[in-house]
Amino acid sequence: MTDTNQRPGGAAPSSPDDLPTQYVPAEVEGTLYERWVERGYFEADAKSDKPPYTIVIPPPNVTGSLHLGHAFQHTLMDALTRRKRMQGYESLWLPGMDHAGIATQNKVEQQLADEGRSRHDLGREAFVERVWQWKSEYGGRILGQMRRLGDGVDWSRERFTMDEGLSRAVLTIFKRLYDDGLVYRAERIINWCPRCLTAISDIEVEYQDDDGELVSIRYGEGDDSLVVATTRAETMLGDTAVAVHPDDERYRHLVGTRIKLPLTDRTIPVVADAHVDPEFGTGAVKVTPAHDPNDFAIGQRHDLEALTVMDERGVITVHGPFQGLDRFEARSAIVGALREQGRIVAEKRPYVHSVGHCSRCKTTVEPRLSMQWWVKVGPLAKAAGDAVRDGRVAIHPAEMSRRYFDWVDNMHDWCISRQLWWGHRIPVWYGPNDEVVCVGPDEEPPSGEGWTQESDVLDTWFSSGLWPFSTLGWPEQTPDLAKFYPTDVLLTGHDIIFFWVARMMMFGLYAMDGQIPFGTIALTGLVRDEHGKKMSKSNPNSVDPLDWMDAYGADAVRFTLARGANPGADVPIGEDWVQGSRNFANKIWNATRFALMNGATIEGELPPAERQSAADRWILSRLNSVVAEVDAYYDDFQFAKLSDALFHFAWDEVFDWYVELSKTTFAAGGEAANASRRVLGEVLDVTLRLLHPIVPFVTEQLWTTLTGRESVVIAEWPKDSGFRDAAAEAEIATLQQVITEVRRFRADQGLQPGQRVPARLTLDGTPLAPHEDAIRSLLRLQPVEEGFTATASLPVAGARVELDLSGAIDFAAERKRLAKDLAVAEKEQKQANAKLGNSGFLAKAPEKVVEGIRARLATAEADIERITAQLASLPEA
RNA sequence: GGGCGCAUAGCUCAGCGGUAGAGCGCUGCUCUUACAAAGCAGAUGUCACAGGUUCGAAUCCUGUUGUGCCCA
Repeated sequence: MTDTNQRPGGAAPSSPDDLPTQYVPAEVEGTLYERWVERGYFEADAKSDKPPYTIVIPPPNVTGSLHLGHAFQHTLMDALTRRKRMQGYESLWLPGMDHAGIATQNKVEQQLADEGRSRHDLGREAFVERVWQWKSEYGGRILGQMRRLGDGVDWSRERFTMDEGLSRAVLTIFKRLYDDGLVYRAERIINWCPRCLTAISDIEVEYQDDDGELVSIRYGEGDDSLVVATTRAETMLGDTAVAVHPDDERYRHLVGTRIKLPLTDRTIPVVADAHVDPEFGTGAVKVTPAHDPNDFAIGQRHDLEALTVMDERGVITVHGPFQGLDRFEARSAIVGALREQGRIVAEKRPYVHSVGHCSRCKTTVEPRLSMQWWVKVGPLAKAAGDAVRDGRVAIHPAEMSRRYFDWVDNMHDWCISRQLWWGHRIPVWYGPNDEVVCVGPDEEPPSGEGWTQESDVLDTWFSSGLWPFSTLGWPEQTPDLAKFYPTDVLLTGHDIIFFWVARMMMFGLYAMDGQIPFGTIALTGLVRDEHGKKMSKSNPNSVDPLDWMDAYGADAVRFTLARGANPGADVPIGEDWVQGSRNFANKIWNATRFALMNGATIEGELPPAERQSAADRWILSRLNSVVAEVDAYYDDFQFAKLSDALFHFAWDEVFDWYVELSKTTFAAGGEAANASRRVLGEVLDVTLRLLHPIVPFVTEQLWTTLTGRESVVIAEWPKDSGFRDAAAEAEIATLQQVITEVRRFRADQGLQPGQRVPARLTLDGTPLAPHEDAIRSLLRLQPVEEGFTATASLPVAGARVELDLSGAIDFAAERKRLAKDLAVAEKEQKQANAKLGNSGFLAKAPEKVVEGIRARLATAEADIERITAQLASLPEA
């Protein structure tokens, strides 16, 4: 606990009277968050002596709003950075957004379309101005939502990929790559979106199985003809060859000849290419180098012409009857025309096959031959792979590494130019005599007649790839960069390995002279609904996390997500579960209220062990075990495990047992009560601190009230004191066993929970004598009086509880219960005997296991003896 | 077509060589002054199927079926 962590006068409630009987998140969350920000708890200091801990947020889109996937990952990143802050690190969680080139431009173009205008009416400069205006009005909705969630980010360091510093970083790296020969310009087949009118990268193409058609067409005449099959008949207008396998006897006579291309006046060559699969279809394929990547490759090998037959909107441009038709209209028109000519040999419809769609607008992607800028990824991807291979960067969970390697080791050159206006314009000028000049950030572009700048902009991920260091001030050598780079963890969904992770790795290693951008890549699964179905905006199962936060509080959403976070696995979430987490928050709330009402305190030293009760020693022993357990889980990104451990410790041990036992102690008063007040204060203090990174709001409210200190945000993270007390743990376990057994008897006998029953306790020979008051209180047992007659006698764990049920005992129920217990014990005995009678087991099983079985056998036999005696003592039915 | 993963209680998932677990749901009794958003007690599984390895398999291996994801 730091000395500075003192509450300023009257800033927070300080008495249990200020706590209502239910936790109402809406009443505290907003206030607490604003207070945290005002006090600067989340602002990192580059001049600090503390060791740094840094996470940069994977930048969300400026157009985006918070969905459950963000809420999930943010909860985990927040938990990591909050814990490290409490552990004494200079903890920085850096927020910001990317400019989302296509998505943002689409938004503004839509706005313009509503006004009956296009971006071309405005011109480039005015359009970009308009996008900035859009951003200031509508962009960044997610930032406000992050506050609702409680994200402890350093708002003073918020960055945007299009801001001045980051743009400078983009220009700097582009120039360096250009000078190193790692960016180049080339005409290639790229994925083109005929609606967005831009190139998109491979990973922006989503493949899905669509109903199409497979049409077999006869090319050529008579003996000199062959049949090709295609799903895209419209591209035949751009065919410049037919290819067959060189060893294919069926077509050998045609190789080297030219055949007639139907519907045109052209003839095309038949070429032999080993990449043709003779087994597939007819073994002959049409070749359209300008409209298919494989055909482009064939075209290169055989020096074929690449004939573009569509414009950028997918409209046929070839002179003739099909000119001006959209590509899909052209498809049916062309098939119709071929059918009339008797050239259709077969038609399969529907023919299900995989078709690429633009991830932004779902339009069918058109492979298109065009001039683009590329990053030569070879050496960059090699370095990115090696950094993981040689252990400098760890991937969690490790099983995901394979996917990372598969990607970086087989990466194609990266097309980075986009035919957009919103983005970083490529800093290349073309001169009147075909000069090409790349201009660095401090250089003057060439001026004069005939010089023009490249009109394309860079892929958004080009700038996102710089994020781990551009946000810290690079290319300037800033104090932030020195203090906080390399960052510690990049936490993101496994679906995003290719988008951010690989690019940040490549650029980080390249720009920072081989320094890794982050030490650990922590990959999460995807959030799904309560039936494991994928959530997406187009699905009705999509949930707005804000709705759940309104209904149950941010902590409830956070706890549910954290508790579902098994490494790498998908996280299902349903409203019932959020409700359950809300109930947990309320439980903590009320337990703390109870503690405050009974004078729990954190003031002063813990009472020495000899003045602690067994319950005190037991709960402190367990508390320290849990601290160690939680720490181990945190270090292994086991959020589900640590959340679950805290849930069960708090509820099942502290609230259900320690608090219940403390009621007896408090009622009795005296020194034991004082000791218990201090221990209860300690247990709650530590438990609240342990829970804080996951559920920051409720813990802040309760912890400040309990301790009278300033904030749990800046409290010290608990340390395992090393205290363990196995004897106390065993003693309380025995106590629990006795209480549970008698409660079960009461329930079997149909006694109402509150009904008082006279009972005689015989605790000799057990460690339970000091617990008699607690046992009587928890079991509603009255002292024996005149005329006490024990109608039931329960032996358990060496103790004996005799009850006077005034003859009302239900012997049949008791007999049934005992018979069932007996069957369990006998089964246990049988199994244990079978093992111990197996010589192979005795010879080969570890001693510890054999011991365990012997102990089980002993317990089972003792149970059998006890239960048999009990049964014998019951009167006949 | 290739690769990876998963099949455990009604649902969603842990466990991954030595007594089958959790949350929610379900059944019964309780408003016992921290909490009914709660308490107490209870029920529920040939751990997909078939082989194999082992003293011992939900757990390791092989195959089958079903299912999901990624890549082409």
